[in-house]
Parts: sequence; C-alpha cells; structure tokens
Amino acid sequence: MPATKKTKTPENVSRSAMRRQREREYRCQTILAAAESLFAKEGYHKTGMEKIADAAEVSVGAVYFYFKNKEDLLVKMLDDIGYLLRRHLGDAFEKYGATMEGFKQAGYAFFDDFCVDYPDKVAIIFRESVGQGAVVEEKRKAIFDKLTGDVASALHRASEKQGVDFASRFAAEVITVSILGIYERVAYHYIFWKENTSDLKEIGRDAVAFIVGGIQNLFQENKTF
Amino acid sequence: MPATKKTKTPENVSRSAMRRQREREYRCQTILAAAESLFAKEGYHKTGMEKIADAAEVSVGAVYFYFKNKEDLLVKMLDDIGYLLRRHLGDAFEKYGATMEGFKQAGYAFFDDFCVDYPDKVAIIFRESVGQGAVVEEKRKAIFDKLTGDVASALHRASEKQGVDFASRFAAEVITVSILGIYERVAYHYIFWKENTSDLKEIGRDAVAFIVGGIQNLFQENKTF
Amino acid sequence: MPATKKTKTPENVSRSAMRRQREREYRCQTILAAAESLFAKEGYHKTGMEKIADAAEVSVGAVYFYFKNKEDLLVKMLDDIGYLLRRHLGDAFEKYGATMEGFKQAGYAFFDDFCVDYPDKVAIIFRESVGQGAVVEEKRKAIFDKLTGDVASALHRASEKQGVDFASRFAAEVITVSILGIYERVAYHYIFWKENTSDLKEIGRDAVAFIVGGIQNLFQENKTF
Amino acid sequence: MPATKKTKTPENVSRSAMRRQREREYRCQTILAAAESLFAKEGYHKTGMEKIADAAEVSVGAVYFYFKNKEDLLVKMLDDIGYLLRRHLGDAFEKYGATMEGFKQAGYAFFDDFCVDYPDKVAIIFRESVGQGAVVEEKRKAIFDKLTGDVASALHRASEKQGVDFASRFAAEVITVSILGIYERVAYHYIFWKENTSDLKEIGRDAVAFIVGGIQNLFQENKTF
DNA sequence: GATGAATGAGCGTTCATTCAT
DNA sequence: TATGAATGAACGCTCATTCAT
Repeated sequence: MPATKKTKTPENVSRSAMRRQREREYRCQTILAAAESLFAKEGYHKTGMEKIADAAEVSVGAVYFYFKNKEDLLVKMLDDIGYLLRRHLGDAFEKYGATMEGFKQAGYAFFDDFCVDYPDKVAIIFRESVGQGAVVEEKRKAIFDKLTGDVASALHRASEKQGVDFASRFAAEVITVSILGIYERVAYHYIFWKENTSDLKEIGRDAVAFIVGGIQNLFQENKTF
Repeated sequence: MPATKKTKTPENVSRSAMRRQREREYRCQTILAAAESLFAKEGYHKTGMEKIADAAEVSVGAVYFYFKNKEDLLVKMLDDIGYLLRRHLGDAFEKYGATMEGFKQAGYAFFDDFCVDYPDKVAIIFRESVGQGAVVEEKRKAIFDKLTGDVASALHRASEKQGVDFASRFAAEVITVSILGIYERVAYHYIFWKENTSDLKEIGRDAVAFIVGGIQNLFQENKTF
Repeated sequence: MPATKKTKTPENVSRSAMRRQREREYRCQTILAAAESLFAKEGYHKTGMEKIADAAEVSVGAVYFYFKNKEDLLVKMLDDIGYLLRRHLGDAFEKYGATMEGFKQAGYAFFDDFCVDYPDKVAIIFRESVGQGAVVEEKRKAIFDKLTGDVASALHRASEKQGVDFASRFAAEVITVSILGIYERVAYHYIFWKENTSDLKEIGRDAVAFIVGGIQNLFQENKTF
Repeated sequence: MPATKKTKTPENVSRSAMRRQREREYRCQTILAAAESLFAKEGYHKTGMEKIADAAEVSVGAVYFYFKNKEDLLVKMLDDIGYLLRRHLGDAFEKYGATMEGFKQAGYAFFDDFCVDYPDKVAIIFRESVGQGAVVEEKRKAIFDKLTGDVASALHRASEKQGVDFASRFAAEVITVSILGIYERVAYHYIFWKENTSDLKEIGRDAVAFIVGGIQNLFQENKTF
C-alpha cells in the first residue's frame, strides 16, 4: 500500500498543525520579546514599529499579522507580565500558606526573583505602560485588581487564622494597595534610579519588614472573642 | 516739559518693568494651568500645543516664548508640583516635629489636602510624567530625591530622639521610598481607578497606620545604649 | 500726534486682515487647482498628498491646514465645480427664459463652454469622484440634486407657458435626469474616449437636438383646456 | 488488469478533465460573485482580497490562481456584465427588429429586467469601475463601444427602413451615446440615490419615451428620395 | 512681545501580492 | 492545485517647532 502524496493521515495533520501552531507562538513570543526589550530600553513612544520588526527579524506586516496595533503589543505584553507576576506571588503563598511567612516570601519572590530576572518587565509595567491611553490603563487596572485580589484573599485568610480583625472597613484593601505601592516604588527606585540591583536582595528584606510591620499595625484583637 | 517717547524716568522703568514682570508670571501660570488640566484630563501625548494655547487664550507662539518646548512645560509643571508637595509634607513635620506624629500628619496632609485639592497634579506626577524621556525622568527623580531626603532627615531625627537604630544600612532609605510608594499607589488607586475621593480621608488614616507600623518594624533598640 | 508702532487704525486692521484673507483664499485655490489637475491627470487614488503639496508649492502640512483630509479636498473641489456648472446652465436660462431656447442654450453652454474650458473639472465630477465613499457620494448627489432642481424648475415653467402637461407623474424628473445623463456620457465619450474636443460644438448641437426631441415627446396637450 | 496510476484512457482523461474544467469555472464564478457583491456593497477600494476570499470560501492564494490581480477581477466582472447587458439589449432588437419598437423594448429590457435583476452589476459598471486606472477604463470603453456599436447598427438599419437620414454626421453616434447616458444616469439616480426600484418600470417608460423623441428629432426626411 | 500660518520628518497602518509548503 | 503566513512599499496624517510679519 503505497502512500500517495495527497494522503493525509491524522498524524500528518496534527504534525503540521502542531508545527504551525508552535511556529506561530514562537513568532509571537519573538516579536513580543523584541518589543519588550525596545520599549524598556528606548521607551514606548520612541520605539517605532519598524524597529520592532527589525529586532524581531520579521517584516512590519508580520507584526501586524500577529498584533492588532502598537497598543495591542503593549497590552499582550502586560498580559504576560501580569501572569508571570501573579505566579511569582501566588507560588509563595501556596508554599507558605496565608501566613505572615507567606507575605514575606511573596515579597522575596518579587524582589529577589522577578525584579532581578525581568528588569525589562518591571520597566514595562511600572514605567512604559503608565499614561498610555484608556485601553492600556484598563489592562493595568485589571492586572493590579487581580494582584490586589490575590493579596487581599491571603490577607483575609491570615486574619482568620490569627483570630484578628481589620482596623477599619478599608484596612484590608489599603494594605494590599500599599504592599503593591511599596513593591513598585522600591523596585523602580533601585533598579532605574539608583541602578543598584546587586543590593536588591538586602533592600527587599527591609521592604518586606516594613510591610510586615504595616500589616500588623492594621490587625487588631478580635473583639468577638 | 512734554514727555518725549524715549524718556524713561526710574519710576517709569520700575513701574512698567514690574507690570511686565507681573503679566509675565501671570501668563506663565495661565499657560501652565491650562496645560496641567489638559494633560491630566486628556493625557500628555494626546494634548497638542495648539489646544494648550487655545485653553490659555494665547497663541502657540506665546507658549513657545515662555517655554522652550512641550517637555519644558511638563518639567516646569513638575517643579511647581514638587514644591507644593514638599511644602505640604514639610509643614506637617515643622508643626509636629520629627516624631511619629509628624509622620502621621504628613500623611494626612498628603491624602486629605494635596490629593483632594489637586487631583490634576496627582495625575501629572504619578501618571502623565511617567515614561516621558530622559529630561522629564531626571526631574521626577530630582523631586523624589528631595522628598525622600526630607523624609529621611525627619526619620533620622526621629530615630535619634527615640534612641533607636535602623535595622539595616538601607532601612532608612527603604522606609522613605516605601512611604512614597504607598502615597503614590493609594492615591492613584482611589482617585483614578476607584474614583472614590470621598472616602480618601478614612483611607488615608489606614495608609498612615500602615506606614507607622512599617517604620516601627524597622526601628530597633539602640544597641549602643 | 505721532503714530506709534502699536497704533492700529481701523484701516490698518482691515488692510492686514484683508490681505491675510486674500492670501488665505489664494493658497486654498492654488492647492485646489493643483489637486484638480493631478486628480484629473493621474487619478484620485494614484495621487498622493505629497505630490499635491509639491505641485502647489506648499508643504504637506499646509494642505492639511486648509483641508481636513484628502477626501475633503475632493469635496471642496466638487463644491466649486457644482457652483460653476450651475452658473453656466443657470445663465442660459436667465438669458433665454424657461423656453425651449433656454434648454438649447443651456446645452450649448455645457458643451461649448464648460467642457471645453474645464475638461479637468469634467474629469473630476464624472470620473474621479465616482465610487469614492459615502461623503463624496453625498456631495455628488447634492450637486446633481441642485442641477436637476434647476432644470426641473425651468421645465415646469416651460410647460405652463406652453400650456402642456407632463405625460406622467415621473416625466418631469426623468427628463431632467436624462438631460444630465446625456451631458455626462456625451462629454465623457468625446473628451476622454474619443479625445475629440474639436468637434464638441457640433456634437453638442446634436445632443441638444436629441434632448429637445425627448422633452417634446414627454409633453402632451393640456387636457384641462 | 489492474489500473496503474499512470494509465489514462481517453475516457478517463476527458472525464477528469471535464470535471476539472467544471470545478474550475465554478470556482471562478463563485469568486467573481463574491467580489461583485462586495464591490457593490462596500466599494472596490474598501474591499480587500482577503475579504473576497473569505466570502468565496477559498484562500487568498486561490483567488490569485484564477485571477491575475485585483484589477483582473474587476475586468473579468465587467466582461460578464458587458456580455449580459449586450444580450439583454440584443434580444430586444432580435425580437422586434431594428424598428422604433425595438428601441423601446431594449429600454424596457434594461430598466425592467437588467436593473431589477442585477442591481449589483449596475453598481459595478456605473459606479465601482469608474476611475480605476487605465486597464479597467480600457475595458469599460470596449464594453461601451460594443454597446454603442450594436445600437448604432440598429439605428442605421432603422433609418434605412424608414427612409430617413441623420441630421448630421455625428447624429447616429450622439444618439447611441445619449441613449446609454440616459440608461446610466436614470438607473443610477433611482437605484442608488432615490432607492426607488419599485417605480422603475414606470420610470423606464418615460425614459424610453424621451429616447424615442430624441431619436426622431435627429431623423430627417431623406433628401435623396 | 505676540501671532498663527507654515513646515516636514516621522509615524502607525494597510493591503495587494508572493511563495514555501 | 491550494494554502495563508509573510512581505514591504506606499500611504494618509499628525504635531512639535519655527519665523516672517
């Protein structure tokens, strides 16, 4: 039984389809990586689409084949970054539970791992994506909402475990927002302004200590006890 | 004795010069105010120079007479904002000294007064001036440096007064940076994302409590005692 | 009473204002003329804005200062052409009244004067502006509506004068539309396809004779008599 | 006797070849129909090749296999339309001879049948193919030439039959061009601008009456008789 | 000082066309 | 034959900046 040229066994179909899919995603990631690096280094506005295409070694048209427009590039980038960031923090809470140790480990994961491994991503989320119009802002808000949601959830579980209440109705939310504010500005300050990445581990320890103190100060003895 | 065209008595000179000066500064402020409002509302990039000129009721050329370029407009704006912000925080410390109460009052001044009175300025410094090229970033850095300097100074005086040391060599700086990070993100979160300015006072109380807890956690008994 | 530099007499104001206005309109017309010629010669789509600017000896920005966009250029052009065409036809009716002679003279005015003097305008209205999107089509429709309105008005007056009725409820409108259809295709045929402008006068005579016969065939004895 | 892969009996060849041919033409027509509909609805320039491929349920490449380029699509479309239109008019003359009745019936065939059955084709030939470059214009000219040729031929035969001459050397041609001009603009006016297809039959009667009057006015008693 | 028309480099985006598979 | 991802030239348009008046 000779195999003709036209015969398409399921294996062939899935093979080529899979290869297509793989190449497709690879291209996407290549373009996204090129754009991320350029946005971080040169700035979102000063980076032209042609430069991105060149850096990714594709044509301008290819970039537009995979991404609706320049803004979409940034949004998709934020998607990835948001996911990565969430996983970093989430992993810490999973390993150490919703305890004060979990909060510490989450902070270490951010400063020791995320900031050190992905300074470009830090630049994108804390610098280049700021003030870039409604769509990007929406995505930024969504990412921060998810992050604050995660932290708030851990916070509530921690408070239950410790048998404490929050000092006020906004306390839990303010804590989560404050934590993210500290992450953001401390990272920004030392990575972009002081360019002192080598001490980031030590600095992270202090920031985390600050956070822990902050949290505890908004916990209060459970009155119902 | 008829006054010739060329005759300029000292009185005349100073009079007209002063008037000139006054008008000059008034124009500057008018343009700056128009630009601030537009940048905050429409975004830095989406606001054209013509729109600014229109809003300030001057010509485009006039804007360029008073400001080198669009970037300069933003830089001068940041100058004013930085000065105002410093005064708000500085006043609190002056009134209440470099004590924990001073830190609290500084926070209240920020949330209760600055954020409520100048939401546009908050938008400029925390949103529109972010990621806008080297010159603006330099100015932003300078402002944050001055603010961290002020807070750090108060922090050191407070630590001396209380007879405590900082937990580590970076502790003082990390505290100041963290405080500003909290200010920034909490303000941003509630003003721009939740659009909840009415509860900002209550929220500010929680944020300040978080800060106080954070500071105290990085103070430690003075070993030299 | 020496006139100071700043003194602005009404004459001064009106002088400079008038000069501005004149220059403004002159520029407008220059650009419009350049665009008309290029659109007619090279085609609307094959003519880039830069080429238009070059031909008008202004910058691209200047074109956009006077016209919203490329489409607007075409629309304004049609405005002028529509006005000119109406005046040509209208003048004939004014001179010769709403008689059959008026219809003849209107036809002669179109073929002998308009087509010969403004072949580019013929190209614009009958070729380049066709099938160019909703806005342009709207303008085309408006022009044709006005022209048909003029002709229909003359037609009704002529029918009253002659004491005749129209053969049917659509007759008057169909006549006007048919007349314009003849103008259009005859002009197009001989100017662009046969490139025979020299015989246009003679051709126009025949077209007008055709029109006269057509009109009379849709007039019928007034039954109310 | 097993059939080898290579063996091609004449029957096989013709069978498969015919099937191929049929499928080929079917595909062509499908693509052409999709393009026609889209060009008519969205406009020639606003319709991308991908949209046409999608609508025809083939790939972009397939469109380019059957048609040289986008322009070719329009040209082939005009071929079909021209043929169809010629047949409509030609049938009327065949049935009723080169008499005045033939001219009437040709007009009715156009307004009652062609315009009502193929409004998209009317849009293509009178709107979308106008001003689209040299090649398309050439084809348009060819179609109109054939149509005017047909009508002129009938006209000459009719004049001979009636024993009349034409009023001038251009008269016959001007009549044919005028007739087509009336067809075009009346159809355009009522289909696209008034969107009044329901009264088209009645309108067609008037237009035809106009044409008849026009023709007769350019006929004159044969002097040689 | 003040004006605002003019500049033109540069941008993001489109889309007809090609070609490796 | 058929596919559809990839190409890249070309386009319309913006807007910060300048300068003659």
